[in-house]
Amino acid sequence: MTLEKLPNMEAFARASGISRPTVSKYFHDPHSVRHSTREKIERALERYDYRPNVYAVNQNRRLTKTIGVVVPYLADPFFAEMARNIERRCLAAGFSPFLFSSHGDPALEVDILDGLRSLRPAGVLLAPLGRSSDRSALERFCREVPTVVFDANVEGLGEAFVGSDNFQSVPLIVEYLCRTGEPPSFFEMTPVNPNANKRRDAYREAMRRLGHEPAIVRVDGEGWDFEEVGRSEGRRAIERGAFASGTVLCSNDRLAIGLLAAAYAKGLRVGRGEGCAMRIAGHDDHPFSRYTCPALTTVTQDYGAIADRSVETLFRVIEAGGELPRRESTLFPGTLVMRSSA
Amino acid sequence: MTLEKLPNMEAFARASGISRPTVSKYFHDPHSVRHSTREKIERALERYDYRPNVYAVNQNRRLTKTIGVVVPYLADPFFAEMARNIERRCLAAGFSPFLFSSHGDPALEVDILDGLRSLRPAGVLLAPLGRSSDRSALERFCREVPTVVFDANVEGLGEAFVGSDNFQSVPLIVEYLCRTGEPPSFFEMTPVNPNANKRRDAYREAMRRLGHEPAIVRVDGEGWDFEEVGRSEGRRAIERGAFASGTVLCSNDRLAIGLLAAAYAKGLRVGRGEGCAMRIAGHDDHPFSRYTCPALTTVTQDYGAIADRSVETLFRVIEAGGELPRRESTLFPGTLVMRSSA
DNA sequence: CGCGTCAGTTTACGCGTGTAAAGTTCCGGT
DNA sequence: ACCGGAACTTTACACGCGTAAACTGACGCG
Repeated sequence: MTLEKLPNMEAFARASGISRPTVSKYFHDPHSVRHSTREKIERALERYDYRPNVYAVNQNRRLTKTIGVVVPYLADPFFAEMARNIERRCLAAGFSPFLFSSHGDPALEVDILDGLRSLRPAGVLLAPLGRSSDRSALERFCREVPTVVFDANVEGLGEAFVGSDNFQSVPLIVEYLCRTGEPPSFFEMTPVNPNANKRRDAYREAMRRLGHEPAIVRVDGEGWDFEEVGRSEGRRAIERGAFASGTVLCSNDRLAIGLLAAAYAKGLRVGRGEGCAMRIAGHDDHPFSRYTCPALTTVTQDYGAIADRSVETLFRVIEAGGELPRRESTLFPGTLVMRSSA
Repeated sequence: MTLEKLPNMEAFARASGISRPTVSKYFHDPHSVRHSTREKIERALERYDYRPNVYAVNQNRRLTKTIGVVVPYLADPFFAEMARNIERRCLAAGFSPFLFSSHGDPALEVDILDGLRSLRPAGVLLAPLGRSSDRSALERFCREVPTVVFDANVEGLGEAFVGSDNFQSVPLIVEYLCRTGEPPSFFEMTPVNPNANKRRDAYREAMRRLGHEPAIVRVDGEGWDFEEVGRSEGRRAIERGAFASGTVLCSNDRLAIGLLAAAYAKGLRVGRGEGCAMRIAGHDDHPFSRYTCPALTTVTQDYGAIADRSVETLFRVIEAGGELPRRESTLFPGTLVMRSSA
């Protein structure tokens, strides 16, 4: 049984016995019309196949019901998971989320923002590429579209930032590692965003506070292929004895996964038991980290909380007309996830 | 330096000294106007900030320049990688890709398709959820919107299907495993889509052809959390001695990653060398498979080729007015990826 | 010189909806 | 029964652009 398709609101209004302006009001907000007329419309909605034309609607609305979601790299399950949480919240609130990935490419990030701007979204949730982003382009965008930045902070950008508190989470795992064995070296690649820098600084502070000398191993690496960098450069670091101790804290889980592969290839047993040559820890509690061999000890980022708060903040911004009295910044604490790699 | 913003094409046409209809033609196809006028317009484009209103444009065009991309589960890097390739092609061809993930939820898949329908996209690339999809809803959608199905075939759905040839790829790895050691058992979970069924059948055929008795271990599992199923159910399968031999071919890499973790937890050494208790192989060459410990032996799916062909086919469908003389089906062969797990 | 052609012009209408204004009907409360 | 206001009606215009029709001017060509 296929319903009769109506071409426009005019026809649908006739079919439901209600005037077009009232039908228009109904679609804007079903509760804004009298109960009896609402029922008439919804009965017609069951008999006929009609949906308001998106383009005609948005042409006349000041602000649309669309929300842009921009992440730097969708092939990273961390962002995929984040996007999933965000989409869910938006849908629940009656908005249509549109998801975009910069795929690690700053030019694409700008293109996406340009395209997004012309969609006139009610708001945008942006996880910027970070260091390589075209800052002025982002700023221009944020001046026009209510934006909440998440994951990687760019100071002053957007109406608010939501992320995790590296200066809380990194010491957490540094202390754990020191308490249970040798103090860790810190393994990082050329930072792609401020988080990477903060984590290194947090590591250094934490080590000093505990009376240890920080030992940072930075390797070259471009792009977002972290696992590959972790493995190839990790292997070279192991071979040249770059790590001060057998314990290595990685800047993030993906790097740790690569280093784990390097250690395995070198025949080094990883873990905290007897006969283990290395301990490797990460940061983020990446969706795959629990399935590495050995399972990765790490620090969680509270995906759900970050997603929730980001969306909730964006809605507040939208309701406030696009601006907040002052830029907000929310940092969520991490919690230690002890598994068997360290 | 911020450019003066013009509100509509009228104003922009005045500013560039060209009539509005001609400017409209230019935006439709820059090469359709004389070289000299094109230069005038592009000079104005540099002096002023103007972009045609997306909604007004799409309201009047019969077919828009948007392409919908729907995948079943974006947190699976396989689909993320696929989406990346597809987006790139669409952008290069002047289309705007919009990406959606069903997140494993059939109801959401239908919602997405409903929303997509009202965007009147030029075409849609759909990787259906599979078994759990609401088939009649998908069919209704495909009748209205030119659609190319990829990854998981649903017979008769859409104008074309592009995927990989399980009946070529599975025998490839079955033969390899038999040639280099014990014949494999097949490890699968409750099939989520036709691919899973085909792989099992292909395994069975290949084994028989080689003169071995197929040994299929099917475990329960719902949803798309394959690694978790692979680990928890894999562990139980190992414990109850469900695998006929020490060699296990998994229905896909994600399941294999879980099984790898289970084997590790049980203290079973995996690989093809001396002292190894198990060989584990997968299927798909998942982006993370090269970083498992040991690195996973598997069969590639040619991501690039599948993405390319899908997009290319969709463009052909669009140019042909939305229909192909008859449904096309393209299957790409896989190639063996020998790593150290089997 | 006259002709056809091509690319641009002006003019005008249509798309489907939001929304304002003015008039009408409905409904609940005294 | 009456009254006031809410909710509906009709009417009309606006949004920004696609596009068709009819016209203009420049150009090359036989």
